[in-house]
Amino acid sequence: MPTMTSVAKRAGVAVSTVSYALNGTRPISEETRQRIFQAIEELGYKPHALARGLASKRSRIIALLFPNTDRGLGFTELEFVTSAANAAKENQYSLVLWSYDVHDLDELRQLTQQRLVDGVVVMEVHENDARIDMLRQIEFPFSMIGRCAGMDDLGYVDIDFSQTVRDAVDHLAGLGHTEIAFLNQSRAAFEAGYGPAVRTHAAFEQIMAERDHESISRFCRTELRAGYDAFNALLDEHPDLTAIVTMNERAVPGVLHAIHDRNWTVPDDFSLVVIVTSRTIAEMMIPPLTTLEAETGGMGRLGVELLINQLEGRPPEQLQVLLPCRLVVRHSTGPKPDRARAKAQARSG
Amino acid sequence: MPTMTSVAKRAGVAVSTVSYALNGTRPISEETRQRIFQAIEELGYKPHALARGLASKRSRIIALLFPNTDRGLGFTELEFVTSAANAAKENQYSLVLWSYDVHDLDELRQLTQQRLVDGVVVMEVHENDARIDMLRQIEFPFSMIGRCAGMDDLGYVDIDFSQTVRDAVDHLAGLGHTEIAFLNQSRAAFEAGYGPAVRTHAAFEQIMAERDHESISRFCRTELRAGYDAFNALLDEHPDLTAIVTMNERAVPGVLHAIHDRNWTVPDDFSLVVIVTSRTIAEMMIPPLTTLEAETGGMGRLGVELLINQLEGRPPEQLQVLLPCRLVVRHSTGPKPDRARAKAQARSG
DNA sequence: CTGTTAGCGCGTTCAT
DNA sequence: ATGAACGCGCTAACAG
Repeated sequence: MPTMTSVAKRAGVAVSTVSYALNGTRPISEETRQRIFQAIEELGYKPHALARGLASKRSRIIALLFPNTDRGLGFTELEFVTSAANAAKENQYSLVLWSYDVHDLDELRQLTQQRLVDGVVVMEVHENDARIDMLRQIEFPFSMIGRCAGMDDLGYVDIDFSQTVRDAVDHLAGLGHTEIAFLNQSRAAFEAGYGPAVRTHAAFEQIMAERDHESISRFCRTELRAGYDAFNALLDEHPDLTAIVTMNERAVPGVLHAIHDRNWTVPDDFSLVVIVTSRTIAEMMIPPLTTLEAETGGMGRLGVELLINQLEGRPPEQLQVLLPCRLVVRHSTGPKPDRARAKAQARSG
Repeated sequence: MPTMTSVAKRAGVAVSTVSYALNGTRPISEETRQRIFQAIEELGYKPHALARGLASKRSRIIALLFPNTDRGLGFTELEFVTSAANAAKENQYSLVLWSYDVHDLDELRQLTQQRLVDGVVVMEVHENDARIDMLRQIEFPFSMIGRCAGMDDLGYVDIDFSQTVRDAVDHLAGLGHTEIAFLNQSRAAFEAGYGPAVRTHAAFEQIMAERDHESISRFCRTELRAGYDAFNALLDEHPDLTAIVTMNERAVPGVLHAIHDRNWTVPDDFSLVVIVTSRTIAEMMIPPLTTLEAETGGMGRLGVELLINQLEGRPPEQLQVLLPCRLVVRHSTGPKPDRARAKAQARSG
């Protein structure tokens, strides 16, 4: 393997000159520059990443911290990951995937101490997040996907949940719906201060209050069966419900089944809008879902860029960015059904 | 930040002794061992990953190479990634995600030359894969998820496609189906030598030949609309078809729609089994799909373990492993329908 | 069993 | 505009 010394020899210059030529840290005469790069070319030289990192004290590696949850990552998260990897590469950084136990703060501390990575992008940030507190305290560079309390000076990228819920409700209201429920993620997530669950809940309450509607909402574990049960429970308590807004994509199939089992049809008898989800998911369902889609790709990318800007000492254009979701009307929402008429028809038919 | 030298000083020993104690490369008296670890504890020392890598010529970092396709990664791939990350960590390795343009061999060469990683796990290997050829030629350690031609001595983990297709057909045959078609992935993927597409196709042909049935198969792009069209084309040409086997999970919603648009019901009028997919996908559909599910988590894990064994000079238990898929009967398969009777009923009804 | 020391490959200060 | 030399933190001979 060619080293910098071999390049220097071949070009007839000192190693330091090669280094300067490579990093542009110092002016080099055009002539020697040529010779150096020619030697590099001929030898097929590539700087040794570790050596460079050791000397410069910057590894040009960043970590994407993702929680090693039992239920695994969702589809949405996958796009974070790939886009983050791409963004890192475009900035000549490598991205290591650091899955870890959320409760094990020590593991995170070790990551920061072994000096492998220059900074971390933290996913799934919670309202009061011990990890963030620690990172701040030891002054380790980081950016977040999600937000937490007291982060005025921290870089983050998140979804504009409030606006998203509003758009969902507006869409349904525009179709005449008034009895709308919000199907949240699990109570456990909510109580743990999981941002998306907390913010969507709050937003829904506020929006329904503004409209002088009753705010009906319910927690639901992120799985099919729970969705089925939650829907039935919701309709037992509120028979007039004609639409649901949810961010619980894993529960949706269950909801769909439950609707089906009532001999109802979506969207004729019930409307459903799923927020913060992806096209792939939406198109897999029958009928294809009306959604508010996050540009998740953008989030991973922004998270990484936020961190890298910080590492390079560049001031970011925006320290904190809230991404909107786009309404895509497919076939899970329709005009508010007239249940009374439908029943009468059924009786007479 | 504490360094090894500071630990040595505090423990009153030489740096090398600390190093040996840490790596177990040399016997250390219990007493000094104690002192050393105590000093480490007190100082909160953690070895500097880069320095260690530079000196030992082993970074303990491996890369997961995944193609940066336009359509993004599927659900199945996500589980690869997370399980790979976990497996790496359990072996004290870091996993960097290396997304790259499949056509750009040079990029891969650079990765290997910058000596950041000790080896790579290659995903989505093709029959004749230039990347593999290159890696072999430069003798860079790697393992594959998937297989390619001429790899008798290479480590890989793959799905047992042949058995999987057989299980799918057997299941349908057991329900009385005889007119069964295989809906493949895109012709482009097949012609590019994409292993799964090639092997499932071959397996299906062989199995149908064994059964003296006509082998009906069709390519289909991996998207909803293509699934819809493919199903209709298939039934135009073969009206007696009563079941489909497919590995094209993205096309499935289209197929389901097409069936629905004929006023047919799954599984009463048509059966569908989806192979090499995941529970999550299966449960998202209505009705929930009968599938052959791959243990994708296992694949990512095995891929990295294969590589790490190689790096550590351990002989692997198995160099090449073929993973079976598990049949999960849900509600997309049923007894072969009697179309003639159904039609007569419809006429008389 | 333990200490001394020479690298690993590159960045960077101090000369020139 | 260029060289020489030292140091980053650690591993691994070599030498007791």
